[in-house]
Amino acid sequence: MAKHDADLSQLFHALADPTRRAMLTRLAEGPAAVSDLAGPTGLRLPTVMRHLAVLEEAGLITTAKDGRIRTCAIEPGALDPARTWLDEQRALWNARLDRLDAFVMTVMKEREP
Amino acid sequence: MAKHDADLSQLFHALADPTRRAMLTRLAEGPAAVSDLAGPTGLRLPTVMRHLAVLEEAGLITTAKDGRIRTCAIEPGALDPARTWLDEQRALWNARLDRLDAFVMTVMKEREP
DNA sequence: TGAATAGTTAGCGACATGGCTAAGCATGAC
DNA sequence: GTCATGCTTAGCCATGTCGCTAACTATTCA
Repeated sequence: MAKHDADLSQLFHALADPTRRAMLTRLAEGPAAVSDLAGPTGLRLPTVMRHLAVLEEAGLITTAKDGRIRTCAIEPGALDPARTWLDEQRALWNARLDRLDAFVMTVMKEREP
Repeated sequence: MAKHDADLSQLFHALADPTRRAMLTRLAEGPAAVSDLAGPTGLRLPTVMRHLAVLEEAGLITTAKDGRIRTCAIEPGALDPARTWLDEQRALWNARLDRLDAFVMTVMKEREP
């Protein structure tokens, strides 16, 4: 657990804010300019910019400036590390529960006459 | 997006810390006392207690005190909401990419002689 | 009873986060 | 050129987070 770990922290932290999650959902429909993203939130532009910076540093979006308009787009696959971690945990947790089940079964068999 | 949303934020925030993730991984092996969890981290007990409180408030673990020992255990299924959200996003993102694909195909067909 | 063990509570300090305003570029329209 | 538009930068404030120490409570062991 090294850089991998820091990346995961950054990723989960970026997802831990409703405003940022809403922005991602909006961007799922397609690329959008900064102002378009700001609109629905009711937040001021500088605040929105910070959220976008967090998303970009976490690798969740990419942005590019064309003229005076910055367009933001989702980065497909950026969620994968989070998904993978969750899957691994679920596997570990289930493995333990399965072992518990097996143990209970064994004990029950031993108690048979 | 209502209470559901706050829960998700709490969940992702709880996961956004390497120490807390390590604790969860440790707990996947089986229940453990507070001191057992503190050991590997090198952190002081009060600090560990705060992390445990965050995990418990997020619904990721349950704790119970027996005598002077508090035992912590994983709460199976607590990760599901996070997983579900990630799956939904992936579906949305892919749906858009599919539509893009379809559009490109259409354009290419039109350009045929 | 007295001492070691396991948590707990209270409170401090450094730093991060999330919001804002005000002012400063660029770029595109006229 | 001039001006509106769209973003950017700088900086302020309140609050939250993460670490710590010190002092306290409650069990258990001898």
